[in-house]
Amino acid sequence: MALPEKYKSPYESTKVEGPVYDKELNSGFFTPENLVKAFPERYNADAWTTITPPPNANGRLHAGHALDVTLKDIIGRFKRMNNKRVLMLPGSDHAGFETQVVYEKKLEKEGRSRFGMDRDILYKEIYDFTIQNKDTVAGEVKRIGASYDWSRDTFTLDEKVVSGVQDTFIKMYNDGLVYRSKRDVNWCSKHQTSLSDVETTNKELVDTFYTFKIGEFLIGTSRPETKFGDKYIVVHPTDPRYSKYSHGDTFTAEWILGETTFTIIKDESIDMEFGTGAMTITPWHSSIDFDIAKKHNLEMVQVIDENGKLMEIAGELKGLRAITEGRKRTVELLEQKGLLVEKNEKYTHVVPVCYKCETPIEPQLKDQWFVKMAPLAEKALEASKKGEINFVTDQFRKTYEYWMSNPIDWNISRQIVWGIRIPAWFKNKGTENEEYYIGHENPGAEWVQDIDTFDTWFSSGQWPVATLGFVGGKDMEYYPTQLMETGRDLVFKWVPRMVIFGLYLTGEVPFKDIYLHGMALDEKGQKMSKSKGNVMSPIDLADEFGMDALRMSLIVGSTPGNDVSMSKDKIRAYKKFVNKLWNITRFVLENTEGVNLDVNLDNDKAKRIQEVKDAIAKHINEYQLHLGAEELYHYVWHEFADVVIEDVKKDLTDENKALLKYMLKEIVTMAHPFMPFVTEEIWGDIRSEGDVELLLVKEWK
RNA sequence: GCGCGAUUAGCUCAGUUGGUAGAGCAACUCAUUUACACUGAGAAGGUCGGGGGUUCAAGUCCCUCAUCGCGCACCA
Repeated sequence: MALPEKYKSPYESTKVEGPVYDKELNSGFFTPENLVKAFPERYNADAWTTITPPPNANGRLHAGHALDVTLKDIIGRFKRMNNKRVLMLPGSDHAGFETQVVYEKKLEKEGRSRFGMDRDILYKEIYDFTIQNKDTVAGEVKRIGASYDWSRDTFTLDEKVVSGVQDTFIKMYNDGLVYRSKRDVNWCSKHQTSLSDVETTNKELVDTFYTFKIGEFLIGTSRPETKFGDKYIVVHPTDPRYSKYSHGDTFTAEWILGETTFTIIKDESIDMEFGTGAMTITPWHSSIDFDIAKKHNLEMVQVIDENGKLMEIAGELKGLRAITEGRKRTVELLEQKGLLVEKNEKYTHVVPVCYKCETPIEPQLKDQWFVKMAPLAEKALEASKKGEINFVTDQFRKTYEYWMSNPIDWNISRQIVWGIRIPAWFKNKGTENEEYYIGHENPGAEWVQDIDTFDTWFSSGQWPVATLGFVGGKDMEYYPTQLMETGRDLVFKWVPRMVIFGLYLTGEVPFKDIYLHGMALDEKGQKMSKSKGNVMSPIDLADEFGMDALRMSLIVGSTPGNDVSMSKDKIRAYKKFVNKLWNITRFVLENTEGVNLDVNLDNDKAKRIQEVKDAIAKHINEYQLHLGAEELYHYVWHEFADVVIEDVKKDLTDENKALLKYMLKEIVTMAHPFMPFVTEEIWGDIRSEGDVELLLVKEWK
């Protein structure tokens, strides 16, 4: 066979990648059952499964996804070549709140708003938007080379997932692990929904800290505007300064709106060291205050409405935006009355804000569904302590265990349309005779379904079970899976929830190994963000340098759990490497035409390449992909190209030619997990009769 | 405040049971059409953040300090 024309010019990734992926995909070997069918002797034993974290179906892929997919795909391809019945299961997440926020921005641009829109119409619009993006995202994941089983592609809003997730809710309710309660929740006044603790973030603010006088008490606060309803003074039971008061004593004093009766409450949660050791409480708008109020059975009054505005109770200040104008006017009122004692304008504190819009969280008392976390977290903690979970990146075990040791009941109700409906039905909702019923079906004409949807993590937490068909499902033979590889930012958002649901539904931890990768940063080590303009699209980079080069650049020099800096220089370096391999192939093809000798493997060169392959295998098995990739790079370039070829060149005997060809086959074999496209392409030109058609399923050995 | 990570060549980073420092990029000197210029050969470049300890031996283990980054919790 003459040298194929394509080798006479440098490697052109754009011509190769699409067809190679199609060839692999169409072979059906991304589906494990087909491996068994084609090679029963190799694939009838162990399965190796990873459930891939579903990218949000609301935009394009970013560099972090490329790292995510590459890591998994390298391991998966390696395991497949090592005769594991590999199942890498892809999917997409409707990403409830996230997507709704994205869609709201789109609506805003169009001069529309979700408020007042018909629920079904809004849902349908977001659904169409998501489905469209979902396909774009899947297409981009494929470009990275993901050898995922797309026949099992799952969407969190697939009917079977939805009903399974609802089943779990019903089961948990029946087991006493879900309850309805009126409690302080994190309320975002912009997005008009409650949020879980992981959906808020902290923002440092420099505010003014005020000290006011109530009778003889000095009360410090950074939130005067919440003080309209305050009528309790809380002190520590053993505080000598207030020993003359007993719990329950009352007194009257001048306050914002006039003479007010205050009651003394003694509670141990007070820090005597802070300020004057006395505070007033606002139970409706502070969960700490709420806890105190609940304990002592105190009145709770709403001061700020769902839009963040002062309510009737604020008198003439009604309707003002609480934290801005409301605060200013409240202070003025108190100052006029001579009750303002001190202003510290440089008070630095941290306030929780909505992680999407940074609107300060205004706690509100709301009736919501909660998951009782303590019993679930206890088991998830135990699983880690007992070593049932192997953290490849062990530094995250502590974070995980800390989280599981300090569980907070989880609010799973969201006041948004985009999500899975909660299977709860109400009669006489909002009245004193309110009743609810938990179940899939509407129990009667006078009942209406809860309009809230589940927190997205309630469904994605069940992902490993959901994708495999839930308990009794046809794919549950793949459960528990081998690997969960995801971003380190999900160490407490997602990972513990999967463990919790996995244990709850099946009694088994859903995965054996957890590998948490770092974030993909720009070349200066900064986070990529649209506002900084330093976002690198993996697709654009692949168009410029080739996906194999991008994959290599993401792996080399990137250690598990640590962030990786991306730079075009680095990717360019591996583009050269890919081309080097291309030229090696050209040389071998040009010089080994018609040679068909058995190779004598009893020589240093053949032994050495086996040694390298074993080393790479060891590194991959230990999840040290960066070491494997580096080993590969150095062997191919600085040993095989620089030494072996130069050496053999001088003495091109038939034996040497056969050896060269053998070695190149070994090289593409061990390079394939890292660089699937170029290696698969080369394989098509160097494989002999009797070799498998696709490198994808070549035995590693 | 608590936790985690980082600090190694100009830049970005490797360095897996402790055994006299490595890569890519950049810069330098040669080679000049070679399978490959998306090249080859060579040289240069670091008291491994500071201090202390363990050890025959420390980039590596322990303690401590400093700086940077990330996460969590917070106090009315």
